[in-house]
Amino acid sequence: MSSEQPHLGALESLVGYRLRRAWSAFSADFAAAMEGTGLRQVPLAVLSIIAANPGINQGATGRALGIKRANMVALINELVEKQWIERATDANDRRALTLTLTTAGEAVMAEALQRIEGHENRMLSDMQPEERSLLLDLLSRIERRSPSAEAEDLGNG
Amino acid sequence: MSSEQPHLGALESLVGYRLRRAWSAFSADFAAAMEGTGLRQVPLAVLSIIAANPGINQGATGRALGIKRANMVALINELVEKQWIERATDANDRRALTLTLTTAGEAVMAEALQRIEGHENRMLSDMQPEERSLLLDLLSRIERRSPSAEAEDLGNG
DNA sequence: TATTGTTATACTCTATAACTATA
DNA sequence: TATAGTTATAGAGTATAACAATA
Repeated sequence: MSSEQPHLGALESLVGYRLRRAWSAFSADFAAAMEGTGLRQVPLAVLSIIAANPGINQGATGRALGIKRANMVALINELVEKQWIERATDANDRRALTLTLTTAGEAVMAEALQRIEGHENRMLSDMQPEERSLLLDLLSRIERRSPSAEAEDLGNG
Repeated sequence: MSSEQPHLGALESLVGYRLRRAWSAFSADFAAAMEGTGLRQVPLAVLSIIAANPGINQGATGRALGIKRANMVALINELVEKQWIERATDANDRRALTLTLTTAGEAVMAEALQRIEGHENRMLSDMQPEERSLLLDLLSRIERRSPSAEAEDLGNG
């Protein structure tokens, strides 16, 4: 019965479909690689932004990652509760919260990055270094085509 | 203030991060492109599998796409209700359901594929044809690294 | 009047477990 | 005993709207 490895039809050559499957495979392996750290994809991305931009505020962090303001709250609460970041009111704008990594936050980032290195090497093990950096470049070029995330409070003109 | 385009830190060179962002951009544009058709990503993929394998059964369809049995039910119900597919009990195995596109299903597929062509051209408009097919190839090679989906009923050995 | 962060809430997607009917 | 499909349900993740405090 040929139906057990069925044809993909139109999906076969769609970049969107391949992107979805690749993303799904990456996600699953990422989650497995992070087991025991208490980190998930989005919180790790948030930590990475804060680590690279100490004192950045909550809104700018979310905007950098396409995360809506409303969804940042629980995310930041979680990281504060785990004592991986510190949150303080910005002296120059008392509405805003500035974020910085704690020492524990730096440690968990270091541990995560080590695991992620293994994870990416595993997922990309059949690629030459040049293929890998080409993939990175091609993917980066797609991002710019997205309609900027937070159109939230704007009229839908 | 340099914080308005903050550094990405470790994310910068992670394929997983770029994959996520590219995927997210693709998803948003896909949804916009499908507006009015009533089609979403997964239902379209299901239609594509059925179109390419007339009479395939529900389980095999799901397995081809990494969709769990339990989640196939509502998905197939939706496509049947929209009269895009027909569902019949398999004469050779009365537990199984065989699926085929209706004429309306073929029409909606044709319409969707036309829109998707525009969508993919838009998302990949800054790529040369060779870059585009290279991207497709690199993405396809990632999929194989995924731990096969349905480990559902098996012991976790 | 606009912006930062907050709360409450809803919707989609995916996951698990327990069931039935057939094999 | 195993497999195809089903039901019910829970958990992420992400979306919208309305609000308070500050600018």
